[in-house]
Amino acid sequence: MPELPEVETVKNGLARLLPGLVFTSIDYDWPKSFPNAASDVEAFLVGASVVEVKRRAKVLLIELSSKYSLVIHLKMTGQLVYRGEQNFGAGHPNDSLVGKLPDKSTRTIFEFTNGAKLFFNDQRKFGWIKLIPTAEVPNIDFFKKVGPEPLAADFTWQDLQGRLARRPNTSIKAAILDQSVIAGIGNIYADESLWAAKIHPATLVKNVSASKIKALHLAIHEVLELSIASGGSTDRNYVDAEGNKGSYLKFAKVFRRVGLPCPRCGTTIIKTKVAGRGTHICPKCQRLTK
DNA sequence: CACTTGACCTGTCCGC
DNA sequence: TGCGGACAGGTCAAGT
Repeated sequence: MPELPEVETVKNGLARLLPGLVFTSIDYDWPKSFPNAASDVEAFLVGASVVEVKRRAKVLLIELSSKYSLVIHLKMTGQLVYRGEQNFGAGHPNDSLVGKLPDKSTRTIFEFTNGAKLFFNDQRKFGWIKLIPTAEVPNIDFFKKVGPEPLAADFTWQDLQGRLARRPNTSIKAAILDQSVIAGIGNIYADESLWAAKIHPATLVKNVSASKIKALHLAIHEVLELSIASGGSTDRNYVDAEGNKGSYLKFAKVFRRVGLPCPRCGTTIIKTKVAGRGTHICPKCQRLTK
């Protein structure tokens, strides 16, 4: 589910809601979703307060006063939904969704001294939460190899070109989905960015010209920024930290638009498979060059 | 080594 | 309606 814009939106919500709150308890039913031992929870979570909420790539970081952090990956279907006085109560519009929690996909529940709760829901059980020392966060395997943030001011198109050059014989789509090349892009924004840059997703990286890479760099910026401004994409079950859906798919040009006209040339959008993933393209705008 | 394919899970949708 | 298979926004391990 969540790619960079969705995780950024969840982060922004949690950063408004959580700092200062103190954990009282945690409840979990699926060990893979929260692998820490109960002794870790007692020592480093219960009684600790939230200091700061951050995002790196598609990972959420909740820094605690205990010098430990909750490191969270939502993977395909993870949700992190807060329920407090702000968004819960008789007649509140969100009660239809937030009020039903916990539900059958709730894996972990965090409770705070003010009575608020944070629900980690994950239908497919791919996501995880780990409680680890804040100082060790940069050393986890994922962060050791993850690539740069695409929206960082100092991430230039030449940087993208240089990192793509490490994967010359794979498709451009597989390359930008590779989190060690560039962080945060998933299937939706890969398809949207490649359409905007007029690149066929199956084009081998070595056959993508410098001018196309420059266009792709710009496209990634524009697509991700529009999505963040829209609160992300809700295709199936993504919601933000207060249970609200994102509206980016209203602006999507190819993703989930099979059979509809390309907004640029009118050609019918088709769906194919590239890099093992469902892939949406305009067959006229995005030509496969050898 | 570079690259691709399965596995991890549950739920939904589509064709027979 | 029921049933089987394909598919779903991510990442690893294992395979070629």
